[in-house]
Amino acid sequence: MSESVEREAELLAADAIGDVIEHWGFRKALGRAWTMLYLADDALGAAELGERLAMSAGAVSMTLTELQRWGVVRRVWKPGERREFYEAETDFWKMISRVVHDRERSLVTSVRERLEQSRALLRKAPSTAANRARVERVGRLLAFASMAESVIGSFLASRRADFSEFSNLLQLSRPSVVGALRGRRG
Amino acid sequence: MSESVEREAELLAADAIGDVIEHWGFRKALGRAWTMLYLADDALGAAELGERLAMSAGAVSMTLTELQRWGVVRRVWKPGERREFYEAETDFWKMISRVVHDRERSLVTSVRERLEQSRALLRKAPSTAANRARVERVGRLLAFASMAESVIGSFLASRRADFSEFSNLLQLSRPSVVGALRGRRG
DNA sequence: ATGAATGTTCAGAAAGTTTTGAATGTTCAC
DNA sequence: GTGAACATTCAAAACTTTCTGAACATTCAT
Repeated sequence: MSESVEREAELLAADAIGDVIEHWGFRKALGRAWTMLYLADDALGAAELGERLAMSAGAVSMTLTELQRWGVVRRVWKPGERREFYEAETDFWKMISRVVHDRERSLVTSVRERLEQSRALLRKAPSTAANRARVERVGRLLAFASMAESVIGSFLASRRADFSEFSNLLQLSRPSVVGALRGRRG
Repeated sequence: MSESVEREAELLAADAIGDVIEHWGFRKALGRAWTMLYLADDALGAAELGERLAMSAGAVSMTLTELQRWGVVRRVWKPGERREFYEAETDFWKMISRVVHDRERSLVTSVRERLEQSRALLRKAPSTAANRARVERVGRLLAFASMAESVIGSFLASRRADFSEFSNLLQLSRPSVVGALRGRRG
């Protein structure tokens, strides 16, 4: 068991990143597998990855498929080797931007649409004081969704994982929007 | 059923925000309840909230307790009324900063600690090329966690929900850290 | 073609999460 | 003190997600 210190350290890191990934709404297995590949000496085969993470062959297969779908793990062919090997994408920006693009953006958009529907409904309702207040509050939620959308869009446009360019992009959140978000009960 | 347009619009918004909240790892019911209170004409009693959201009394009670624990819903007493009423916190910044503080920060810290443990283990292992590479990669994960910690800390220090001050705080992510994050396979 | 090595799929098992509703607790008017 | 009006708790049910493992598919060397 001379390799066991390496394995133990890798597992420790893999589980930590697994928790982060789970916290962000993905399966813990995705984070564990990515990290194990990231820390591996070289690209690993599915069986070896499964052994290191104590996952069944089925789980490994599904996990690798999903990681490839997210573009954060690549399949590599080794000359002379029959089986396939997998290696982790190591460019954090590539990974984060891709996930943000696919996941956050579409949700924010769908939410905005539903809030707009809600507001339209309220605008057709009798214009009581209560309903005018409702329209305004749905409007604040909408302003927040719009801001989130624009922050995400600008973040993606900034093409960096280090966040240092957030300054520029936040120019895009116009004062009107920004103001609306500070509201207290009307 | 003259109120039903209002109820329908509220439910539409509540479900949309419920999805956002679920996406961020909370129970959908929390988002639905907060939104329903936010859009309500006035503070609501538990029974009324349960009726509007079609939730059982038990679920309403647990949900309101949790929302209060997060500090995003307040209990209010109405003079002359026996039961308790609940109203939504309307200051988005207050809500977001509180949640970020309690939730994200502690996770990032615990993850950083585990990664440090992993690195310490690897440093004690035989100094092969593979192990030196492992130490370096765990180091990159750590740099990322540190940056996330500092971004979150600065975000909280900025005391605004509109993100416009992100510029200043990102000075805190020193170039060394920023550089390490752009790495490709070593 | 055959079979050994490997990857993939999917039905069912296991695990985890959320909700329900009946029992219990609390408060207040009388 | 009693009972009506609520709120809270918690065990069990319902639901959801994830994992397992056996069956199936594919690939390649011979």
